[in-house]
Amino acid sequence: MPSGPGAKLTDVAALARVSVGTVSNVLNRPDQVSFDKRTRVLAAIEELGFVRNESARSLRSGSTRSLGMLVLDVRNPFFTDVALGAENVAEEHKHSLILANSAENAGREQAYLDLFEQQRVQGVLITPFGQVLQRLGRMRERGIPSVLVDRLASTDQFCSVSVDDVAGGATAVEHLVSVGSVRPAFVGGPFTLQQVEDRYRGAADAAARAGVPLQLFETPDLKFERGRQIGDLMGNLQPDKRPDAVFAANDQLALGLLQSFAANGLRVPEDIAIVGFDDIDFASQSSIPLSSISQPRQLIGERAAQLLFDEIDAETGHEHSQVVFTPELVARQSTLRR
Amino acid sequence: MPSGPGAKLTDVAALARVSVGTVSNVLNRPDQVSFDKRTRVLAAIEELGFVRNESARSLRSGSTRSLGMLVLDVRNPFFTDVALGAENVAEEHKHSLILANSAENAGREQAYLDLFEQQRVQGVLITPFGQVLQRLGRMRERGIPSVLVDRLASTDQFCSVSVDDVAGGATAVEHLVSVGSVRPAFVGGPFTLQQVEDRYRGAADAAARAGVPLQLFETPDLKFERGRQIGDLMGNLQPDKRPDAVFAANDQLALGLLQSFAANGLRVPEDIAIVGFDDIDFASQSSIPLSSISQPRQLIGERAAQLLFDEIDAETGHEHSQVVFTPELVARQSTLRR
DNA sequence: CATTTGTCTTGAATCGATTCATTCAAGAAC
DNA sequence: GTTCTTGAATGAATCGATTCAAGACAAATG
Repeated sequence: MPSGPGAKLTDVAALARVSVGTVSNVLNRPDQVSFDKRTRVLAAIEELGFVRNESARSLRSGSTRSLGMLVLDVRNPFFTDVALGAENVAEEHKHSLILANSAENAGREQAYLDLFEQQRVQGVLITPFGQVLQRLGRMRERGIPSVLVDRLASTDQFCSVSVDDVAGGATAVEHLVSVGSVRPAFVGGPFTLQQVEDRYRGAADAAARAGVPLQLFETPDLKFERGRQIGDLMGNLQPDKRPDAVFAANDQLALGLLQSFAANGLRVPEDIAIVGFDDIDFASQSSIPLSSISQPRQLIGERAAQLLFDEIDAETGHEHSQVVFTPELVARQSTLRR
Repeated sequence: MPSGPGAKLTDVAALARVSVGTVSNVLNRPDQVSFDKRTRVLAAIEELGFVRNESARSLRSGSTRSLGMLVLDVRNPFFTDVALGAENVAEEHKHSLILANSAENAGREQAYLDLFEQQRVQGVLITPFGQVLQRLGRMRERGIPSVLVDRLASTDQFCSVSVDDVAGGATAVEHLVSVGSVRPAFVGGPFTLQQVEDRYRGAADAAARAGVPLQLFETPDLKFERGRQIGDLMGNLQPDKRPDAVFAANDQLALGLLQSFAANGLRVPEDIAIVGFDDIDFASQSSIPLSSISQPRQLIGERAAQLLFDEIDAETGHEHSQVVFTPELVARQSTLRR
């Protein structure tokens, strides 16, 4: 029965009657070792239950096999999907992904970046919350590059993968108009969030082009509860003053609206149509399936990780690039009369 | 402008004109260092942008500051909440949590356990998927203890934190009966999942006690789509043969039922009441808020992490314990006529 | 003044795997 | 028979922070 702290590489070497170098080769370059020594070493590893010490490995070799990923909210399905995509790519490169949650808290964000630096991760995928671009720049100089996720890099100092929120906002309102809306509304906020700002701008532009007004209901955040509040507020409006369609800045808000309308006896989409943004799983799983603007979530994570590895592997002359996906409308019952 | 691979501890020592031991003390036992040397060292650290190399630290000290957590599905909000609870406790202990996703795949599960061993994590929180108990036992002998999460340890070899699914199932059916159901049904499967088995058993017992039959609709998995299928199937039954209430083995199924019923013109709860299990956020955010059996998700993660640290810190004589939470009913509109 | 006590400092040894210059063996070429 | 070439194997040096026995120094004690 094995016990105690595990065997080390020298023990394996001793048992297999080879040098430590050979054991290391079996681990890292097995094809450079003759068949019989290789089998002897593998047998010894098996017998001793040897597990290589990653700390020692990366200390000596100077490189870890891990990426750090810092998201705004692990509880948000959008980010877990993005993380999944990134993880798949990391796995292909035999790296592991350390997922951390800044929880929209600048202190935690800094703390996790500290951690990533200490762990000497090979690179960082991040949806920044606080003012971290400078710091990320310094980290790059020290050999830890990063890619911005779900954010367009405003400088050409970084790679980034994002979604064209302006186009998404326009698509949403165009769709509402095309299904007959003449009094559409936008629900969302705060406008300090770039994405809210962009989605609204796209929506406003599209409304202007279509020659319809766009009512604005600003919210302090993007949570479900706000959607319900705004919904209740709309329910109390005169039917002829009430919007006949709503574009919600994200699906959480849209679900809140939907619940409120159901409770207040407003029919969706007959009395009021709704389109959300993100197309989270629950959008399609709502009682009245929710139309939404869909982002290629896993793909975002995959591309981001690919760009990161590109920069990591580039000996020199890596060109930063900005990948911008165009989100797509998924029309469902909340905007389509059956 | 700093650049290149960062400064190391000896550089700091040289710049601050102290020994490496003193720098190490500033980092780890700052109160044992005199004021002026401490400030000199801190200034040097600042100036050089020194970041301690975690690999070297843990190689020498023999201990990492991290836990591994292996869940069945990061996309499931249940697990992210549990992880959040665990992370909070880990943070209190100045440890970081490495979150990994076995995705209900035995191969990935093993691979991540390999990784955790190589990284020499201090302990593992795991919701096992494959046959890993033996391996976990071996890992404990080598100094890496583990706690089972959302699983009752069948032996006293492990600590575990779980939920009393039998009680939960009973509560669900008792509630349905109390709101007037005389033809309740259970939807869920496969019964190879312990939790499905337990929830059904509790439900069946409660039904028997109440003197009502319990119809069974078995599903091959617990996904939304299955719920919708079963819902469509129920919708086609004669009204007098159709269940008047459903207990779904989880919320995803319940949401599927809800959508199907809405599409087929069945009123919830008037024609058919629904209660789910897990009380995920989206249960309360559905158009018709879903009654559900609620598990203290974050608390599960917290307790699990606490038990793990207890075992890690125990020099000797740690007593394994099984924590079992009793889940609670959260009654909402899907079972309560307004 | 000598001695003891306690507080800071010091720096060589150490953790365990990888690296790489060097050695070795065996077959090929001359 | 000698020299080259090639592929395998070797093992001492190394990565960077921590440890801890030993030393330095100042203050307190007798």
